[in-house]
Amino acid sequence: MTRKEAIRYAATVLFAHKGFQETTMQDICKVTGTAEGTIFYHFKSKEGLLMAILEHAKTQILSEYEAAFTGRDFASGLEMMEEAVAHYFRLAGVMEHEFTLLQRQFPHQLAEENPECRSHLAAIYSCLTDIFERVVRAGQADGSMGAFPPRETAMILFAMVDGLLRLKTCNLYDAGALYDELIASCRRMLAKPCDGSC
Amino acid sequence: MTRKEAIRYAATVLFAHKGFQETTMQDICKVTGTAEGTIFYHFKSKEGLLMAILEHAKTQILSEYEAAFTGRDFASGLEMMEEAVAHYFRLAGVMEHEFTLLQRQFPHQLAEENPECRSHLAAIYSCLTDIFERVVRAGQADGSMGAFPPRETAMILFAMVDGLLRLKTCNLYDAGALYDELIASCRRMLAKPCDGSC
DNA sequence: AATTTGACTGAGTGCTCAGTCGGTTTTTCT
DNA sequence: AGAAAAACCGACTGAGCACTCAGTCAAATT
Repeated sequence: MTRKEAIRYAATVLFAHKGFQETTMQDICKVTGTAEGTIFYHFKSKEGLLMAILEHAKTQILSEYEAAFTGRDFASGLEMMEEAVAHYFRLAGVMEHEFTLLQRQFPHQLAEENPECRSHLAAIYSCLTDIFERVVRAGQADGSMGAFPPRETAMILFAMVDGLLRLKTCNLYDAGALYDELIASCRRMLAKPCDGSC
Repeated sequence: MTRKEAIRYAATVLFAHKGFQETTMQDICKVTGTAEGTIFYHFKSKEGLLMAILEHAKTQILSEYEAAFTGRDFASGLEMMEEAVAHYFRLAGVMEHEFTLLQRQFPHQLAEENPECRSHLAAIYSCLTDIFERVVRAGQADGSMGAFPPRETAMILFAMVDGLLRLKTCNLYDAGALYDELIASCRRMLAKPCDGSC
């Protein structure tokens, strides 16, 4: 790991857990054992450092999803849904700090005035939500899911999974403990309703 | 509205939308038209001001839920669920700034070291989640809902509604546009599954 | 009328922090 | 080996910040 990568990684962890404003450049120095000047040699400013983090997260998330969903086929839309949720949880574990950072408001706030930031976030979120939309469309195509509006249903799915992870971030509940129940809930929510004969 | 209330209100709006660290005492002065000393006359510190905001939010949320759910009875658990979700959305509209503030991490972070803060947040969140748990238990009692674990199901419901509101906070999607679809999804998720004859 | 009290003021204080800069070390190239 | 380039260092700077304090003013009390 190069010095630059070490700095970016340390900043990711600190920004995610302490916040952007709340983290000082000296904090990052202490963790990485570098001098302050070194950080500014590699990144043009504190905000530039955050941009590098977001860009890296974007690249990683997009390629992870690429790897997990291209060229694969699933027994049914419901199976694909299960895989999409599982993959979300898996990613949130592997890229723990990046996901925690994305759950904070400061990136979204910065996005309002910084087009580069806006573009990174948009790429990440459309990747995450598009998968759920594809899931719903696939389920409807193979008849395993009811005829619900795909985009809206996808957003609700996304809100569910993301909301659950937020419970963990805020120390309100252990998201992992709800995983099985979440999958079961999603299945009931999405499955084609029976035809009324019962 | 007294001077003190005006300061608390202005701080609520600013903390919610700019963040705690990101808001300066001078920002609050500008909005309220007071001198800096005045704020410290009414509140012992910036953190004390945040505590006052949380205490006020707690009181308001608890009494709103009290008013909405005590002494009422519902046609079925599913109806009660609908009312619980509707009430959550209604509250999030009426107390917009307080809810936005609660969606930020700084209160949860402060809660880790400040017992007063922890107690306010715990009161607010148990109020919000307990309602959903009561909903599930009521639905199971009257036979309108399946035999799902009440606490876990309540947490998933909560994550859904809260996650949806977060989409709005982060400018990702208009939560209101998903309201009808959310209710329908929750009904499918919670309704007793048919007996297999179809 | 005199005194006390509570609300309010804003210049001042000491500290923290992002970012700079002149200089040193390490690496790479010839 | 010597020169050039890249990486690194850390004391310094100037701006911004939470909080203080000595004092003003108006209403309430005696």
